[in-house]
Amino acid sequence: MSDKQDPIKQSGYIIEYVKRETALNMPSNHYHSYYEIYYQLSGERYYFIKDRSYYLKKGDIALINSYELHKTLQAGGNTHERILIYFDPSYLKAFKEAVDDFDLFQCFEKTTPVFNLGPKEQLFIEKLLYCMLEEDTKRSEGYTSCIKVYLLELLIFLGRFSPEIKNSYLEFPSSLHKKISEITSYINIHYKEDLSLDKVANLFYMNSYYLSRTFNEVTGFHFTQYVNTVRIRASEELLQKTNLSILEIAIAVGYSNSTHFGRVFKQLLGVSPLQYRKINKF
DNA sequence: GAGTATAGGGGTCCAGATCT
DNA sequence: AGATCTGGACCCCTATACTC
Repeated sequence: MSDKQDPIKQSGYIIEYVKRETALNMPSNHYHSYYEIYYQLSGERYYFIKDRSYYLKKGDIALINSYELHKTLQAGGNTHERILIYFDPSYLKAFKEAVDDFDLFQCFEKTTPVFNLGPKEQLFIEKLLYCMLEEDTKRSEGYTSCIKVYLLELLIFLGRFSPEIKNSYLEFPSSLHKKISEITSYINIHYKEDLSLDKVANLFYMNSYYLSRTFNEVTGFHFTQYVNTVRIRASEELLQKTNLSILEIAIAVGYSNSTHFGRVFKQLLGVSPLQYRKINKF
């Protein structure tokens, strides 16, 4: 997605109310450079984040760090409502420089990215979110500053609140979720090695067909899709921060040749590795 | 929960084109 | 000239429907 087409690059943020499975005006990537705040208003969803899935119900909030792998999945009934905020790390730059006694983004670094808010906190958060939605819809004079102030208040609240997280979210919905989580953790560590479905299935004493199916059910990703996404995310960093050749980077992230690496890269990000490097090199 | 069959897609290799 | 990208061909792996 080019900057001209990317609404977050243009305005610095997106806030949207979503009911059921309406099409989202959001990045299609399963990771992005933006921070994401996901608040569940009603219904239930599974949210796969980094290496495990979380069960979200009313009053739950998920905080997605930049470049964190994530995907929502259906859980139970179809109807659900949520409010989503995406914002670029530079969006609150002026505030971040002015606020010297508090790390505004600390809520994205907690042990668990999901936690439940009590009734009092839910009221507070929902009021803030609806104010932001209203400002974004009406777009009266000064609305951008207003939204920034609301977001600032939200981040400080979440930063203060998160240390009191209950560990109920560290429990797995089922033993299968636990096993798939172990497998995704393994992939996150060993993505540089040769990773086939069979090899991983054998390693975790599972039938490969069964793993293929359950992996998709739990994570929302197909096995190879997940491995490729982890690898391409790693390659982005190498393209930005090193002078390694495309072939060296392909090998470094687990591909045996640059042809296949280039294809997967373009499939996921829309540009070739070299073009990406030109645009994003630090 | 687990196994089987199979169509389709992914991965690999190579050659030629294009870019730097 | 070397690095990178693209396209084609082929083989095998993966996803999935079906079944027990």
